[in-house]
Amino acid sequence: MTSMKINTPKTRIQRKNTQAILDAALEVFSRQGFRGATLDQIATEAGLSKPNLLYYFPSKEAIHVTLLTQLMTTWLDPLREMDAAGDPTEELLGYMRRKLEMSRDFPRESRLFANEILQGAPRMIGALEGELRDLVEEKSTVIRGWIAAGKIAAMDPHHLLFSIWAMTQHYADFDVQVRAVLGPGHDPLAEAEGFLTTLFTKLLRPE
Amino acid sequence: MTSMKINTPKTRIQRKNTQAILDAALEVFSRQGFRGATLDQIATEAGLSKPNLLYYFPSKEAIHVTLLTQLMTTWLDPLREMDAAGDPTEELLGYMRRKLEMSRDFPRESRLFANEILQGAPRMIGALEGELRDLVEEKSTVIRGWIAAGKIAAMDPHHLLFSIWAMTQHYADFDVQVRAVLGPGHDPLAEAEGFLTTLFTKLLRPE
DNA sequence: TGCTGTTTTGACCAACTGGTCAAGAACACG
DNA sequence: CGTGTTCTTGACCAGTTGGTCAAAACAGCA
Repeated sequence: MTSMKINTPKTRIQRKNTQAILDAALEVFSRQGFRGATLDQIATEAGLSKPNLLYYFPSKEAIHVTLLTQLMTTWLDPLREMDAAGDPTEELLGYMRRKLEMSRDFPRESRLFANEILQGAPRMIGALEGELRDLVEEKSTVIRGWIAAGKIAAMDPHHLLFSIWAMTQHYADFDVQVRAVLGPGHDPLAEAEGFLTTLFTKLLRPE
Repeated sequence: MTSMKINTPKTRIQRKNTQAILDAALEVFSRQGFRGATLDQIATEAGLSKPNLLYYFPSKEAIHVTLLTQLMTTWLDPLREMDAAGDPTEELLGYMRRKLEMSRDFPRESRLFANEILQGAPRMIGALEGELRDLVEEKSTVIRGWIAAGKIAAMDPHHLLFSIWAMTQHYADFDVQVRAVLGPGHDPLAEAEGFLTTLFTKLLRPE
């Protein structure tokens, strides 16, 4: 019972390798999906041998689940930050911008999420019907309050949130298509910010 | 040289089985992506044996390419239909509605497309930079004309199209998430039509 | 009915997959 | 240093994968 270091379970080397593995796995899973990804690809990407991967994680699935769990938290943070006491339009536009920043800064996470949902969310359906649903319900109530107060135009809060998700994540998930259509010499995310600000401003404006 | 039936290369049975294979493959590829899908899954889904699949198609990749090629045509049709001579707002709303109908009627095709793009569009990048880009350029010119004529509000035509794609395809690709958030007793696509009609009406309205 | 071309399949293969294991290499620390 | 612990790896395994092939089953037609 002496010196149980439960709160310091990781050595330097463990932290470094665990991180390298998760980073490599994010890269591979986000492109290939769970089934399409192989431990060899992840190991190579991480600069480790395959048995070494399995020294740090018990299975391929464990790596995937770890990524998905981490993702769920950071994914919902921008919505959590939306403040019921703030200016409605600014809060919603701010949320949209934070989501757009995430598409710019964490496109792999966005693709990982998209891949999981496309496959029917086998490892995430619980979180979707739990955490996510609860948070959306909470924020929907806030939005309905703003509508009732005449601060923003009347609309279904669910579909308002869907539209923010769809449009911001599109620039991460469909990046290849966006760039193919625009051709070189464009900064899609920068252009999107202006466009989406206008779009949501018009949508939200009362009357 | 007698009786070269070049224009009737398929017997009844060939047509039936080829179709069953493509249908099964669409189901599997659209969920698992190219790498994640297996010939066994496709064969089982199609009610055929694996060697029998390979009697009709030379390889897994050939099935995938066939699906992608067919998809590209039907995928672009709704945009092609947009008429430069029609009423601008009605044309754009009509395009949005046709895309939404495709999300309702062909969700597997939508997911197949999404999967391909997520993976970096390895087998489609040519079509994106060719056909798609050309069509978008053509329609962008039309939209710019409508803007110049004061028929709709000023905005970047590219991002307008992106926003239509993002919001309509979201209801097919993220169907699981949408339903998890809304809970039972909803018809997401029906609700979306009303929401998106309002959204795009406000966005397009001049002034 | 028998014949010819089409369709179907069981058996098979080499490459790949996720995962194991025992033994060795590197490390921390007294 | 020595020694116990942590870390790494080559060799290996059973199951899966895309794909082949020869032979069998079948369809259509004379």
